Amino acid sequence: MDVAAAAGVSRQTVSNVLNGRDEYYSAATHEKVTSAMRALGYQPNRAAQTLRSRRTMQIGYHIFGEQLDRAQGFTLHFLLALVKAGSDVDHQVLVFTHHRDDPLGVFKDLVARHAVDAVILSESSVDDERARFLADSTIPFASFGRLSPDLPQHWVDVDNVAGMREVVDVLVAEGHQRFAYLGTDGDQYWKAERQDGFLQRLSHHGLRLPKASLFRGSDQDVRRRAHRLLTGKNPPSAIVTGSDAVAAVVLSVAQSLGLRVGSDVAITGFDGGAVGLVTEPILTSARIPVERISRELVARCLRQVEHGHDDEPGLLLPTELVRGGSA
Amino acid sequence: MDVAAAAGVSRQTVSNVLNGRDEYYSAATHEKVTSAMRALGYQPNRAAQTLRSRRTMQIGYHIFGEQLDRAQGFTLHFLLALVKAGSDVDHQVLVFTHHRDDPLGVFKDLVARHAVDAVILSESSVDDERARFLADSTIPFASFGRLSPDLPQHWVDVDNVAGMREVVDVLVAEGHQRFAYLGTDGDQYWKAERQDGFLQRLSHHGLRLPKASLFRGSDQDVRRRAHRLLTGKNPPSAIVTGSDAVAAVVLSVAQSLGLRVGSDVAITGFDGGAVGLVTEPILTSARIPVERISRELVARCLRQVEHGHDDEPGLLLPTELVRGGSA
DNA sequence: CTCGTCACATTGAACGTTCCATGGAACATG
DNA sequence: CATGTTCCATGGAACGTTCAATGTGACGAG
Repeated sequence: MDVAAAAGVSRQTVSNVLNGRDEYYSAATHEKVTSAMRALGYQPNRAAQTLRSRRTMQIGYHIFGEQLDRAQGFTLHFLLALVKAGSDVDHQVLVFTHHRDDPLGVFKDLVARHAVDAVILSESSVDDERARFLADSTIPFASFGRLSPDLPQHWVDVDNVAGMREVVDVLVAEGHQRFAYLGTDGDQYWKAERQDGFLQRLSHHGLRLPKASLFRGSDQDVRRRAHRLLTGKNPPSAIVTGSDAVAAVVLSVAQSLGLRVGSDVAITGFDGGAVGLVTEPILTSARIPVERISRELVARCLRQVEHGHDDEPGLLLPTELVRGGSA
Repeated sequence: MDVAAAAGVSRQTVSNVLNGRDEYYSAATHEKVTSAMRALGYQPNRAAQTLRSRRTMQIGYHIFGEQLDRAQGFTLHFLLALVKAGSDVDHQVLVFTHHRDDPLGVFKDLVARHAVDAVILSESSVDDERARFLADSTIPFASFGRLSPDLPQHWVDVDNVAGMREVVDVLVAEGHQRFAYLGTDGDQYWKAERQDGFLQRLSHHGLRLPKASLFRGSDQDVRRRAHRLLTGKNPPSAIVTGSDAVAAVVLSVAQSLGLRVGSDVAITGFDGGAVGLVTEPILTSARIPVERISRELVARCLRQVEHGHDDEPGLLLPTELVRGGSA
């Protein structure tokens, strides 16, 4: 360490300054050391720090390699937030996928080799295989998505029901009476929750939903259904959807029919990824607070790393209503 | 190293086996060591390896934090390929973004601190600020996207013109005569290339394009234009687009009008990300070979790391025509 | 028998940091 | 004046691997 020499102090003092152990050095020494660091453009060597302190300052983020769906836009949106949240606490994000033959091995490897301090999961199912494995291995982790009660509650999620409640309330306040709900198929719990949240709130307002006005399916099926609904007699005045991607599809259908979205018909999304921001009008949507979620996930990981455990319960965060021009 | 003890050999011998320096050990020793490693579940410590060998076995991937466009789907598609390409050569991918105040500092930091061996860029402009900086800093890097001739030619890209040629040829072979081209606005060179490639090939076939049938704009403007074209008199029988995302928009418009895509009208995309695979019918598209590109990018980085330089010229790869049902 | 060579294996040092125990000066306490 | 206490600073050791140099036994050649 030539910084030590340049500042005329010992290695250890430099280390102390670097790690902010301020009870161990005077203000004068601090100044000497920092200015020497600046002058030499000194950057501590990560590998050496990691080797000695057993902290990599890196967090792993697992992505599935098979995803072929529309959710990709949102996944990148989330990843970006994660990278920023990590960098705020001086951590970096290592992205990894599993191997076909040994889906879980990578996780153990990564930590055994001291490549990451903790792992973050997303697109988790309630009874997540990865989470179960990590919990058994005592590898620190946190999940974007609820976990079964018999698993450690290292998760953060959005309150889909509350989000839908807010969406419906806004639409009802604007005078809408005839609703429809469209979403993508699949048995993920959050898809069901969004639909259920919608239905619950609708009946709370004493409104009823025609059978044909509730549908989940592929993009194309949704498109067809939207077309049928909007061209049928007594069309819905508000179409609530389960995600921004679906809303974008519906929006396109409505506009193709010459409807002015926002006045002729209201359309709402859910998630607030990039998709809804490039439409015209911008989508009204229940935005998933990815920044906050990322921060909380990282915090959960770091607490486990530092204390060996984390007793914080799972965290359900509210969505933020984005009022675009589509409703 | 207790593996050494278990196998009854020295540290160095274990290290030699690990690094495959087979001229330094016998087959019998190899067997003893590997079985001891298996028995103990030994994983070499990355930090220690990095510290000593000065190789992190990690590659940085820079993403812009501001991207709000449709390209997100493709970006994740590419990232995934990159992660896999890296893992094939035992490297991991570290994702990072820049800070607002010092956009370039991160790059130097990352390497100075020995967090990554090299950096991969994407969404590069020809005269890329980041590439210029990295070239000056002698930090190994490679770019997905062409670089100016006065920069080191560490890039891989797709041949947009050739890709469009193939698309047009297929459509012409199927008997299409009335074409239209739709794309997104923006001054990226590849957007211009795809359009130009289309026009060139069209005139090669002696076909002409009505003025209104060539348009680039926002998603909504594209939607409107597609609608106008398809409902006008003498509508195009084939709509070529500059990306799968645009094609998806056009497809939706066509289907809303009750047209059967593939028979009534042909629609083609460009890039082959996930978007085109979830449509119905699947998009016919010039697929960008992300796997190959990733592999080449990683290879370019590793050559620079190992030899200190890489004289391989830039590489222009052909697209792969995916024949979906949309044309 | 001596020497050189080859194939394999070992040992000491080093990578750059932090942990741990200790040192010394200044200052208060009994 | 001896003793403790506080504040700041130091030096030796260690983290787990690879580098560089050296050792050893077998075998063949002179």
